[in-house]
Amino acid sequence: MTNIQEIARRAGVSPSTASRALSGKGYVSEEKKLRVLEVARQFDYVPNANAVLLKSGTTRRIGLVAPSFEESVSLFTGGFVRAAQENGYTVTLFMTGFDTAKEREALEGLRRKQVDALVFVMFLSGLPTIASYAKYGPIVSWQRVVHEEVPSVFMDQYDGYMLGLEHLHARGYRRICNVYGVGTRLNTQSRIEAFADFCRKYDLDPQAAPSFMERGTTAHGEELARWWLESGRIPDAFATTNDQVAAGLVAEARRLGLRVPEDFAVCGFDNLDFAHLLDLTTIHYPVDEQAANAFAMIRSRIEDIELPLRPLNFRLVERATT
Amino acid sequence: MTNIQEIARRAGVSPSTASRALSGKGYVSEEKKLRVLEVARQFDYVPNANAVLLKSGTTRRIGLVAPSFEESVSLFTGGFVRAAQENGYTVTLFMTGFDTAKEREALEGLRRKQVDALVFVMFLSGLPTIASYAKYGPIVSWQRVVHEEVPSVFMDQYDGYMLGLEHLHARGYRRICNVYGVGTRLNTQSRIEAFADFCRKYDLDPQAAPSFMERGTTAHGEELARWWLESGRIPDAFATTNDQVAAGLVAEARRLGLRVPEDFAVCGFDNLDFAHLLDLTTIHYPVDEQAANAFAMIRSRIEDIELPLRPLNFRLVERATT
DNA sequence: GGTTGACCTGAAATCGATGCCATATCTTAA
DNA sequence: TTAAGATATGGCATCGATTTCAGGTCAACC
Repeated sequence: MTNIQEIARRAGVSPSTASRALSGKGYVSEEKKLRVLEVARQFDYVPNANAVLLKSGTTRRIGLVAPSFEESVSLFTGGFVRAAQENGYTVTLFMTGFDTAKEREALEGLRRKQVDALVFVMFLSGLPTIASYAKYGPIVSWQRVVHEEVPSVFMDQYDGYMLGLEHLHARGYRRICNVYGVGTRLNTQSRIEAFADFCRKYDLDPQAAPSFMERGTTAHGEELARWWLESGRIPDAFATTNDQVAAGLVAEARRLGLRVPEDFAVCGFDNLDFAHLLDLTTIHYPVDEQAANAFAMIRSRIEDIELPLRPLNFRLVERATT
Repeated sequence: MTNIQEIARRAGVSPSTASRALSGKGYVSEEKKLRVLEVARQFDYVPNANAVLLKSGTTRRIGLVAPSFEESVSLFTGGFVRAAQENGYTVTLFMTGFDTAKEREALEGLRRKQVDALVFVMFLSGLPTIASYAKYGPIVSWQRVVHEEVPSVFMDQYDGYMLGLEHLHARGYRRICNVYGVGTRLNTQSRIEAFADFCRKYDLDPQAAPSFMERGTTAHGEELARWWLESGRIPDAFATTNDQVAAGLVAEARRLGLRVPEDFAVCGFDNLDFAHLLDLTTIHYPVDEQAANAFAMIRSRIEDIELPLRPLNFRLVERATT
């Protein structure tokens, strides 16, 4: 309740002087400065954030939009929040739950200056819709997209996926089953390309084993293990879109009495915590650092400064499933 | 940039009338109302959130404070954000990373009205410190504490833990090793009590196997598996503080060639996603619903209304490790 | 015909902090 | 002695929306 006018009154100065004393900007005599500071301390004064924000026209707050906050998104969130806090920003969450209307609310939040910028872990509306809000503030996407106004902090999954394929090849596997993610994603396209190049390089038949495209869930992984048994045990290895699928695959295989990697090998993607628990060979995806890059990208646009992005690489994590 | 005065000017009315037209409160002639609405639409007007907030003195924003956002915290976060959004609130994250200074920043945020209320997943400072900020807005804790000003949405872990113990007993295990969490937590105290009562009930020796108190990590679980081998294989079952420990224990045991549950049984706690992957018997902890309750508690304090809390129960999830 | 109350409108105050501008004093240099 | 510059201070407008208040019209009712 104590505002700056009250502090000023009690210190016997004008609000302007009190403001200067408190902020340390402009001329104030040492004597009055001390008096104001003392009164402020005594009355436990803190400036009202909303008033400062209204005046400054900025919020130092960034909205993070995601369908949910589990698995790799929670890693991203953690990395992003850390980077933001280190630079005096706060992060507000918008959870869409795969609902376009909720996504729209986040965009409207940008428009009404609830937040200075938005970072999309993933979006559901069309890119044009998202981009049309870019005039209200910076928008950055994690999901890989190509658009002038909506930069993305993607890492080309080509390299990462190739790491896994090369590793499987080196281990002697030749009939690789690709478990891609959703087909419309650019990430998926990159992986398909990687596999094509891989087959060319080693002169392999791309059709030696079938491929799948589905949202990468544990349940799908489990299904794949059963499919392998029932459909003639054709693939000798699986390269998967993420660790969830790989984990489901490995777990169900073990339940069915199959042996990994003797019956078939599995290479995951992301290197989430549970990959270690299952001894899953996987590709480490530096989500944390990527989130920091996403923040740097946003900050450089808000503050109009150049900020370096950390170059990131995928890394093969060899464990027991290959 | 278009503000309400501009809309008013363009519609040929006063700002007051424009405000009334837009908010739908107070008297406005149908004709002017339509004119204002049309101009607003045409100029893509949205009210500036900060100005509204400054005027209303409230933010409809709640701060969520946690050391990190992984594992069960991400479940809590998701549940909390969902509940908040459904009621027109937004959630701002404060990540402490186990640093008291960061925690202080969150508390100061409450004081300067950056947020209307705070939810602590866990806190590091002393309870008196936390409570001293309660005068600036509602504070709710997930971690169980007993304090007039800082209510918590705890669930008595006594019941949950007992579920696990009873289950182990029914399966014939008699030398149970308790892997508690941090000893100072009330949750831990509840579990110790549960175990004492359990031993009394079945006339068991509480010292039949040793107990541990440590931060429940996967690494600690792995260590326990090795300890079991090296120290005489005394316990025939482990009841653990959370799924991380249990998972580490099971995974390392399997790596060491031990058989679970033949060599020893393991019962986890929380029922996180990966518990299913490892076929871990565990106690389901309804984190999601609890987060919703936490929100209801905060909301009832902010809006000064009575809101019912959903009664929640633990549930045994039998899988393959017992 | 006068009173009551519903309806309508705009001026101005308000929320709390900030910063420009005018004014004033004092020091230093030409 | 005067001009220029540094130092200090308060008044007032400003950010953008809301809300109170006062003033007004008009119809209905006794």
